[in-house]
Amino acid sequence: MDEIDWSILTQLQENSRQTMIELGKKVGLTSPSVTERVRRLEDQGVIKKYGALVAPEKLNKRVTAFILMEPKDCMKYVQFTKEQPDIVECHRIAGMYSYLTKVVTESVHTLEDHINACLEYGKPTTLIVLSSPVEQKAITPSVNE
Amino acid sequence: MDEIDWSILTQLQENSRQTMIELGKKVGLTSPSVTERVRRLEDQGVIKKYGALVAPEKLNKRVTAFILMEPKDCMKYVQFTKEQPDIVECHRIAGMYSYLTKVVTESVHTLEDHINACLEYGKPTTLIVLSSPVEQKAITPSVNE
DNA sequence: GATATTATGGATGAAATCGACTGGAGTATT
DNA sequence: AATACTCCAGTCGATTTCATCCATAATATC
Repeated sequence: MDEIDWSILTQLQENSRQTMIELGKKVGLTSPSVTERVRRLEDQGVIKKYGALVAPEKLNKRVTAFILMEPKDCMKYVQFTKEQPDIVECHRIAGMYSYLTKVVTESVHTLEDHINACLEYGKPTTLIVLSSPVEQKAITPSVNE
Repeated sequence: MDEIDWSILTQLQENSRQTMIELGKKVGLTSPSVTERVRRLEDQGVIKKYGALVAPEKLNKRVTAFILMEPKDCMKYVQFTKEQPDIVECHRIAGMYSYLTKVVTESVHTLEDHINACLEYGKPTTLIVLSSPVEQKAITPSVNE
């Protein structure tokens, strides 16, 4: 992991669909060299996957919410989150509550359905997202490296 | 937006670095047709960007946390979240608190520094992430479409 | 049935990939 | 300390694969 690798990572977080030639120009290498470095970053698991970021509101998903949960049975709740298509993230947390779950759904109606479904597993506290001033910032190197 | 577009979206959320030929085989179209559909999805803003998902723990970022904030001055706090490199998401929320912010940082020490920095803007409540059973599920069509 | 939209096929240009080669850093040998 | 050896990362050039463009065909719409 040198600063060229960081430069590659930053670039790919911003745009994963760019040619190795473009990427090479930005980081000062030829395309085979960049390809080799990217391959190593993938093998090391530094790059986990390449994905497309979509706009939920253009796909009839107009409500995003975070749900804080205190489930009675953690295993069953985790299973539930994996099966629910509207749940896009689920984090086990320390502090107040045990889980923080992100839901992207059609409307407040479907959100209510979702919350009702949650009630079987515990006590949900719902935080509806109004806007997202910071959506997906790239991970950058810490100052000392 | 027909089911072929949805199929394309699902595929690209899973892997944005695949050739239009591969994608075409999966959705039953030739590569120029797929390219045209992808171009339209991009133009419509359905696809916002293509990114690489990285593993923070392999980049010396071993602590992830969500911070619930009740800032005194919202504008100043939003500005702060945009400038802080460790903040990767920030959502304005309804319900308890006004903001939910995601932080990816080196250690509990740097998290503490971050929390101290937050104190200038309001009262932070920190939820440290222990694990993420669901990391980044793809957005899929609602049942009625 | 006319028209607009979307898909296909083939040709062209660009990018990815592979192998051979080069240069430099580090290490061992004398 | 100088020389030679090894290893690693990069470059270059050739080949294969892919993206793009355009003309044409198929499909859907009214």
